[in-house]
Amino acid sequence: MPKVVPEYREQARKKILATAAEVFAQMGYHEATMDDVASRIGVSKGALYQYFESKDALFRDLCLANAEDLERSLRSAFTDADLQRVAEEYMDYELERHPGRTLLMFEALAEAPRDRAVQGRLRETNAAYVEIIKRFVDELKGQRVLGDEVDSTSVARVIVALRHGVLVSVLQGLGKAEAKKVWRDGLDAVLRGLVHPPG
Amino acid sequence: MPKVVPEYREQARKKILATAAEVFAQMGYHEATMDDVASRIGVSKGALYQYFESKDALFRDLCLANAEDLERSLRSAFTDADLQRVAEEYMDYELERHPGRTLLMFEALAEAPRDRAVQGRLRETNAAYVEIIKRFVDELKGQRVLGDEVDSTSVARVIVALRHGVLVSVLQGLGKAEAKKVWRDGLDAVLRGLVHPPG
Amino acid sequence: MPKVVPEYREQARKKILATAAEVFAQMGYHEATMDDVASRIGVSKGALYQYFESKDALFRDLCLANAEDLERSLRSAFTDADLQRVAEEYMDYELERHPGRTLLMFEALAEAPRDRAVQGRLRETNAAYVEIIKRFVDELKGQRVLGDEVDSTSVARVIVALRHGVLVSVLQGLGKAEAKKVWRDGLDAVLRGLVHPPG
Amino acid sequence: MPKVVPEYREQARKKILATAAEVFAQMGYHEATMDDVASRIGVSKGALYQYFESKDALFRDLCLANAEDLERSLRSAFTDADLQRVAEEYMDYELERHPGRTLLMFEALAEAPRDRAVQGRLRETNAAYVEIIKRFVDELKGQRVLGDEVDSTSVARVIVALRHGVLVSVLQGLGKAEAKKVWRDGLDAVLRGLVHPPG
DNA sequence: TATGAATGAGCATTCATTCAT
DNA sequence: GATGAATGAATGCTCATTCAT
Repeated sequence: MPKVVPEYREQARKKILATAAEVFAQMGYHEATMDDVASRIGVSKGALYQYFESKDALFRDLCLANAEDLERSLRSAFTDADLQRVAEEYMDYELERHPGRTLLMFEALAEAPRDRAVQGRLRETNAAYVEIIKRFVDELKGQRVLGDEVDSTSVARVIVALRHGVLVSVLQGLGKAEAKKVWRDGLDAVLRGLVHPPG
Repeated sequence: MPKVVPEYREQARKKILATAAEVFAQMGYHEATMDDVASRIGVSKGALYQYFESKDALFRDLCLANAEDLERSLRSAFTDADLQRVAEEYMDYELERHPGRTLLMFEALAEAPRDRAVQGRLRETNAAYVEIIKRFVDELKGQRVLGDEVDSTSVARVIVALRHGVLVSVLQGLGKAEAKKVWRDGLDAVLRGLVHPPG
Repeated sequence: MPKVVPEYREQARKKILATAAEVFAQMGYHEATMDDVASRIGVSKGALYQYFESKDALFRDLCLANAEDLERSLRSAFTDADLQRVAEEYMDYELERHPGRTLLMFEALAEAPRDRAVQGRLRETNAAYVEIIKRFVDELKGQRVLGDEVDSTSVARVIVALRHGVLVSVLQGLGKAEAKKVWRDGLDAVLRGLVHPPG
Repeated sequence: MPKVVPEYREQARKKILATAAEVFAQMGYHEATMDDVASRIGVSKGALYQYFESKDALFRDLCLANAEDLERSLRSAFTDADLQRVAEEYMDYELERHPGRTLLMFEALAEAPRDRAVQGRLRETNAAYVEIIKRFVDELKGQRVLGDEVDSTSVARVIVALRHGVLVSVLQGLGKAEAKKVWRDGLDAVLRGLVHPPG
């Protein structure tokens, strides 16, 4: 890590956050030690405390960053008009490129009931997910792909739940190919049941 | 805890398992100490070790028992003919009566990638879930509620994923009422998209 | 273990002592648990406490019995007139038949400085050894094999020390054959340097 | 304990080793706790673990260091030409100045059968002892003090065994003065039986 | 700022011993 | 007498956190 630069602190923080994400995802938050994180960066344990108050704070910040990241990727994914394609690409991304991130989400989830900050952020994140999907659904409504009577928030919540559930299924051992099919089928059902309702 | 009874050991084991489930669900596996579990029962720490080799083993056995329990309640719920009603009652049960159990599931989920036994059991459990729902769907097909072309395994997987996702949503702060609606809507979509197949 | 017999207690004690000797010799006093001893006999842990006040007391009694045993075998060995032959047979016995016993002696030795009773017994035992050998040497003097000027106590002490040292050497990895040679050579030196003093 | 010095770690290790030697010798390896060692140094328990992986590792390293130490003092003692004098001074040193060391040797001896590393080192140490004495005996042969037919390895082994045995005798309660006499007599016998062979 | 030695509270685990049956 | 469940004190070890350099 170079020194003296002004934005150096921010760089260092990010480096730590990124490494901690790796380490916590691989070893688990409780199993991983501050030393594990530090030595992976090639830095002394004490250095971490110059950027984060505690292991807990590091984890919290990590969850926040992770949530923002997730939110961002969701947001950038759901911009196109073709929900099916968009959703599929999104799940590809989620499953192939960031396996550890899901795990981290569950570490956080397990911690949440005992950590207000994480809890709050989780709630916000989930709301943001729903909002993103909702906007997408609204757009589809605007394009007359979906009927006006569709409750876009409800649909969005189902889709978000489906997303969570698929990821859980993968953690429980469902193969990635099958997981993608579940995701596809689920979306399909939700949309087929909504698109051009019979009559 | 009385003594000398032959099935006493089994009783004691169950008592410990039940208490540990409470304690771990409330405090979290890592935060809870063996002392917490022991004193909640009103027993000395050492006593626990006569029934479980280690805290880890206790947790593992707990996860297994929990999984069996979950499987059992799912199985006993999905016997009636009316999936909608059945599913709703099941989710009521899941959300109202056993809040800690869900948490425990996520503790286990977070631990799973580092514990083969838990991992294996999780996989089996998930497969069992799918199987239970699948049989239900097959029955609906037999009753001509669903068409023959429906892939019951796929449908079952979607429903199971939906269940997981709803529970995750709740952990993320979604209200129970909303969660139930998500579950209802999701099932509805899956079945509406399947029932009365167009034509 | 049969019951009701009057000398039963004594039998039981002996059984425990014998088993404890085995177990302690194999596993070491500190590593071995009362359970190890009990289950080797096929008896419950609690039963041991009907015969011995504590693990420590058991060990102490064991050391005493062991010392007596050692003394007895030494005594029965050193009766013949041929010291060389007698000594050799004795070492054979010591090395071949009772390897664990030596170990036990060192467990005791290590414990001795902190246990008066063991310490006392060790001292007595050593004195007894010296006495036995001394009597033997005196006999040889009576037979004019050794000169009158020989200090039989000193000789006896050297021989006893040699015995100890040979056993230590074996524990340190010296082969049994070599150990026997050391014993033979040592005795030889002691006697050659004493028998028929030059002139 | 000062800091930042480069060889500081080595110093600290030595300090711990030295203190542990004292504590283990006084209290016994099993009785002594890591806290005992730490607080004797005036350091926290945790500090010890920065230098030694475990109590066991500490003991092992201690045995090795002790063995080296013993070897060194033996080596530096047996350099002069007068074996009798040299041996006597050596035993003085052994008995007067390092009483705990002998004890430690027996702790190790009792542990050896269950610890390969200690076992190996013990074997090596014994071999080294024999080698040192052997060289000495060879020198005496070169000086025509001993005849060529003398098997110096055998003689060395006897002397080493005698050394061990004398120390055991002391642990068993033999007075130091008597012990020295045994050592002197034993050596005397070995040499008188070898020096100037009759004829 | 970075370092890493030291801290010290915390916890899992063991096991000799007890005692109700 | 025997049993073995329960006890509870003891202890090895970990690791987040601090702080002198």
